[in-house]
Amino acid sequence: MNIIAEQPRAKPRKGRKYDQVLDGAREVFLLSGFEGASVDDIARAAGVSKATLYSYFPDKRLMFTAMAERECSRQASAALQVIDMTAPPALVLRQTAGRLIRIILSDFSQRIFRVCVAESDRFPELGQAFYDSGPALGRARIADYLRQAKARGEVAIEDFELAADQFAELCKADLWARAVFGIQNRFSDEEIDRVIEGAVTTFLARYGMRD
Amino acid sequence: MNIIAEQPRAKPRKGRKYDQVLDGAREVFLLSGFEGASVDDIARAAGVSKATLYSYFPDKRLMFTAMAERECSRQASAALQVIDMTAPPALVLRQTAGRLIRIILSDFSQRIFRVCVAESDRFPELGQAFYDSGPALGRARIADYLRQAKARGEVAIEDFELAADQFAELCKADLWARAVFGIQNRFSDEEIDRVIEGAVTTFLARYGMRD
DNA sequence: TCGAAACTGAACCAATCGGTTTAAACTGAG
DNA sequence: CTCAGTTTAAACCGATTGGTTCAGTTTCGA
Repeated sequence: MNIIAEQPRAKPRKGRKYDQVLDGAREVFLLSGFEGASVDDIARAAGVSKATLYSYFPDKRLMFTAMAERECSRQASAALQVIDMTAPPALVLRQTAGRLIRIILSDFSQRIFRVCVAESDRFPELGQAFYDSGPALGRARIADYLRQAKARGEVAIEDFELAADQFAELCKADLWARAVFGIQNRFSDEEIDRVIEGAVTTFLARYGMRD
Repeated sequence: MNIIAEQPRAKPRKGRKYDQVLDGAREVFLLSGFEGASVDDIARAAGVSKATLYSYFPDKRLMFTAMAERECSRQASAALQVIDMTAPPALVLRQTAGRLIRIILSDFSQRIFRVCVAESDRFPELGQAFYDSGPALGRARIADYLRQAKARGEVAIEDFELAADQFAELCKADLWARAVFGIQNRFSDEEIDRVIEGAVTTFLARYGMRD
């Protein structure tokens, strides 16, 4: 019906249910882990027959890695949050801390983290993929900003990577542990603000220029 | 043969192979997780028949929780490292950082952490047990020291729990992530010292008294 | 409207799972 | 030695696993 030529659709590979399958795989794998997930469950969750599943993926392992890769790259784009490279550190850090905490406390991040950690020796590439798309990427962004801030004389830093890692770690303080061990899953603004303020203040106490 | 009365031996419960069984359970569970571990594997690893296994534990789940509890309490005693409560912060922090890093980078801690995280929603008590025996216990110890240091006027801290958490987090910077995702498992003294010095310097920049 | 490709549901397979049973062998105190 | 309690190996159970097959239905571009 469309006069304009159909765009070739980036890699439908075989059929039209590819994403549907991966969605089902994500749901079950993130809930039960690799061994705990049964292929029948995945087919049911995907709303697809088992034969269709196996027409897309030769076996369960490849189903898992495909799903993990997709979720890691999604996480990567979520981590690519905009940083105003020209704003002063106190502002940028506070803002970045808030976003970072919101991410690491999210149900999604928790689940994919658990699976990646649990299966990282069954799937050696998996840990690397998560690391690259999450912590490493975030560190690079923060370090970039810190470099520019130093050029403006706003901070005094020698080891930018270490500083960026330290800031990210400061943002986790207790919150992350409580979440990942299932002790707490809702956090009040007060709890979060306490950690944010603590992280920013400590970080600037070390690296900030007294103005 | 012993004239002195036999001490009643704390809870041999049934037989003499209790520890042997738990050792086998640990080996397999920590390697493969709960679902990934087969009872036959555990029996083989324990050097014990499957019937014996089931004479100690009514099912696989209880076998797992018993093993997890034992390992958590072992971890707890490992965390109970001696802190010289009278020494100055720069010294104590450096020393504590070194020990803490050595612990969190150890193969044992990595494995039990993975299992606890992975199975913490299948076994809700598990996450709490790990948290209590590890992070929470360590924080309490550090906070205790910081309180005494403040009494001596060596540090300026209001929120001791937050400060302790921050210090512990600073010690992880990157090292821990690289280890837990299987990217790196041997760390040079230089890598570790860089993080230790960074943690101590940043922490004291915020909380230390200029003397 | 036609036909190939995609999809379905269910039956089916061998293997493995957690767990039980049994009859025989081992252990150690009295 | 005796005897009760432990331990053993192996056979066994029903359920579930990852994976295959196939005859039939749906989908959709030409």
